Amino acid sequence: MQLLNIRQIPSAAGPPRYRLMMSDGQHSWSSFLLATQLNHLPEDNLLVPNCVCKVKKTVTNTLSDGRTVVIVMDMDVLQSADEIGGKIGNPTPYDKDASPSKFQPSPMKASPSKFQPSPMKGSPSKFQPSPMKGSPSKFSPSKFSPSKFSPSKFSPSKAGSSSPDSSTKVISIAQLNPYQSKWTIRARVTNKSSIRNWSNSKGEGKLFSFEILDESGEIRITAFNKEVDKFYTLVEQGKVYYITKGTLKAANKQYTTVKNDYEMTLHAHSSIVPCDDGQGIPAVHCDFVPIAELENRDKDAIIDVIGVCKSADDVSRITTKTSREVSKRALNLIDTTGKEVAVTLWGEEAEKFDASGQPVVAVKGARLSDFGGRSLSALFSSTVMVNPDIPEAFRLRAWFDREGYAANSQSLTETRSMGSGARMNWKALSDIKDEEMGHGEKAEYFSCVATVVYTRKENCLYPACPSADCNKKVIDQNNGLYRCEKCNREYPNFKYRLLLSANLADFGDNQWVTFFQETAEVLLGQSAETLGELRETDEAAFDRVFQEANFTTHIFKNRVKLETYNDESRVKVTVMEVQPVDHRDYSRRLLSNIRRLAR
DNA sequence: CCCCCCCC
Repeated sequence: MQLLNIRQIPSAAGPPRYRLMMSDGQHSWSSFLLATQLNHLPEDNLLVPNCVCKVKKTVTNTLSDGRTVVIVMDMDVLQSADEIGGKIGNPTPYDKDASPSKFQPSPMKASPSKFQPSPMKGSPSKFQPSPMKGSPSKFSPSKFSPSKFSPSKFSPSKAGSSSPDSSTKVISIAQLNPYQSKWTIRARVTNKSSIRNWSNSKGEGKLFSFEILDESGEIRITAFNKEVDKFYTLVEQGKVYYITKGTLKAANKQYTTVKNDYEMTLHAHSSIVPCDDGQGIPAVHCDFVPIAELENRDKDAIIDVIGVCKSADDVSRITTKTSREVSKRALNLIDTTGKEVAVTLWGEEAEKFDASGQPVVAVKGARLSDFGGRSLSALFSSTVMVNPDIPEAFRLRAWFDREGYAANSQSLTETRSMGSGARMNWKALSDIKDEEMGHGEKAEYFSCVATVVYTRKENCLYPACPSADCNKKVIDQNNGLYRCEKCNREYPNFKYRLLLSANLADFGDNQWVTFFQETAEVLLGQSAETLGELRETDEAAFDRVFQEANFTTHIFKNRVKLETYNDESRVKVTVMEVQPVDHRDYSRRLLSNIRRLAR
């Protein structure tokens, strides 16, 4: 169609609304309204009179006075106004009463009253195709038989304040839009949140949200305050409901992974009615990734996983970076690949989880983390299902009870309690030379158990730039100021940083290594700041710190790399982590060495 | 009208 005219209509609130006069070359008609998500078209001067458009999606509303408005939901501008240069043909104003045949190709659509069948009346015509589309709805009566909306199963008396006359056609989730309010959808609850309270400058309140699914798509629904009281217990995960009179608004994609441009808010007149017959409404679909396969997936991937909960941590409380307290609990899931992975649950989900009986646990939409190698975290958008009623769960149960329970499985997730043993690259210090470690292009990492035999306390502290992320050594200007060459600034103060050389020894060799700030603080058991103070005020105490660190034994995780300065190469070993030795780490390391010697 | 996805 060709756009003949466009004007902004007065609107009290919200974004501007544009009314369009369109022409098909024979007729013109001015009761088109642009959906607000297309406002960029006129605002970018793309939709200007004379341009030719492909109208791709519309909805038709009949106003209370009987007038018809067509809302343009999606359109492309095919040819610009400049390209066209003028009005095409000589269209006359369209009068729908004068030429009914034009827009009513099918006898099905003969009378407007038939377009608004009520489910209570058992009318077969559930889905009203848009007249502008001129094509039948993809929802054929055969697919959605009237019996599924039988009066006995959908009682108007339950539908809030709505009278049978205002009852609405059952449409699919994909057809929901902010421009039509008389509809009913029938969908399954796939994810229900707990009740959450909020308090901010705009006020406070409570809310919960849930996601629903039908064969056409999904949408998120939120209930606030009174609607929480009204609907929270009614809405159950996995069940099918008729829902009417929610308010549609554009979804903020920033906050949701639900695939819908809109989201729904419930209000005083909304109704949610259980539907006993969920036939034809899909259940939650999961694409389970075998646990062993998680090793090959990218960090932050959102995946579905299922496994037997072989063990679970006790629930614990942690404090987040933003000082919020939250409960967490990690589960260890195992599947038939023989691999395990840790999955962390949060909040109420962590508190209420019952690991007794080693249930099958499925998590839809967990996020893959690289913590401890590979681990998973449940998100607010995740669905955790305990002993779900699905074939995968039955298979896993049978496998675990028959043989899986005894499997000598390995976890993809290293934890503190296992001493990070599974994927440690244990070495003896002599291996550094024997295996020419770090001679390749990339640095190598290894772990060892070793004893500190010497620490070079001289020059272990240096005055560093006091600005937050700059650790550059400052130059004493001898006038009370310290100059940082990196920041190109002078400061009245500095902070102490540690750069400690030490010699480590084990049963076969010794090795000079470097500890930077954090690892040196762990080794010495003192902060750089304290050490700086001690050195200035109490040299004996300063010396004692080093004496106490001497001849202590730890697990050291190290980085090794061959470095070359002016034709001279030497292997540089940097300590990345200092950990206490426990007997399991020690045995593991011994075993690793024994196996290696046996080869 | 919320919008938090965290911790080791």
